[in-house]
Amino acid sequence: MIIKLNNYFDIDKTITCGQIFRYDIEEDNSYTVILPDRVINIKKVNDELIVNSSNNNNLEEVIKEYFDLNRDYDSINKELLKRDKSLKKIIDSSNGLKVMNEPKLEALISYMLSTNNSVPNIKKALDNISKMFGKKVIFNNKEYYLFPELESLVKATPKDFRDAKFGFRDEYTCDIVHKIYNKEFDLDLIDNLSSKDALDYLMTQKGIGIKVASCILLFSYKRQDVFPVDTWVKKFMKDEYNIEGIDKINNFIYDKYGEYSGLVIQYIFNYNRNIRG
DNA sequence: CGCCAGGTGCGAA
DNA sequence: TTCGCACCTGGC
Repeated sequence: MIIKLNNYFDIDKTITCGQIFRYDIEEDNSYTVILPDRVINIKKVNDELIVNSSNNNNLEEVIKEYFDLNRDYDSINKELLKRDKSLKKIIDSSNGLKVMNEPKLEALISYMLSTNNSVPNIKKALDNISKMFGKKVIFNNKEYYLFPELESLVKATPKDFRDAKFGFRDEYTCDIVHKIYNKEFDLDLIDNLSSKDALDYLMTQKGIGIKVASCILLFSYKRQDVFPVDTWVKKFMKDEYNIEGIDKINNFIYDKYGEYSGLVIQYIFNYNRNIRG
C-alpha cells in the first residue's frame, strides 16, 4: 500500500530515536516494525510511504495513528520558534520527528525495562518475552512474535521474566501485569486523569519512577505536557543553560514550552544524541 | 577486571 | 526530605 504524506516525515529519526525498540533496519533501508496486531515493512520514497503488512485491516489509519501523522507539526514548530528563537538549531535538526502513539501495555513494560539498561538489552528482553508469550506471525518468510496480550502475559512467572533477561526488573514487571489483569491497576483509567495525577498513579507501582512514568504518558497517552528528563537532557540543560536538578529543569521547560514540552524534550534528545554525540 | 546503559527502591542521616 | 548505594545483564 502507498500512503501519501501531507507534511514532512523523517521516518529514520522517528523510528531510531529510542521511542520504540522492536524494529529492524533492512538491507534496502526499509524498516520492519512490530505493531500490536501486525508486522509491517515501511519505507519512505519522496512524499510517499510504501507499506507492506502481515495484516491489511485499516492499514492506512493504523499507520497514521502509530506514527502520529495526523498532527500538524509544522504549525507547532512555528509556534515554538515564535516562543523561543534559540530553538532554531534544535527544531531544524529534528524536522520531521514525530512522537509516536504506542500500545499501553507494551509501552509500560518497555520503559520499565529501560531503567539502568541499554537499548540492545531492552530490545532483546522484549523479543524474548514476546517469543515466549506472544503470537507468531510469518512475514516475508521470517518469524516474528507480536507483543503478548495481557491474558497471555499474565501466565508468565517471575522466573519467566528472568529467563527473558529482564534482570532485577522481573518481580516488578510480573507484579504489575498481574495487577492489571486483576483490575487492581487500570491502564485505561489513566486516560481520565490529569497529567499530574496520572504520573502519581503510575508511580505507585514499583519499578516506575518519574522518568518511566513520563515516557509512558508521552509515548502512549499523547500527554505532550509531560516529558522524560534523562541523562541526555540533564547534560544538555547543564551545558546550554547551566540548569541542574530535576525540579528546576521541569519548571524551566514547562514555563517555556507548556503543552509542547514533551515534543521539545524529544527534539532536544534527538539533537543532543545525534548532532552533539 | 571496571564501568556504564534514556533509573529506581531502599535505608541512613 | 535528601543522599548514597546496589542492582540483572551485556558490551567495551
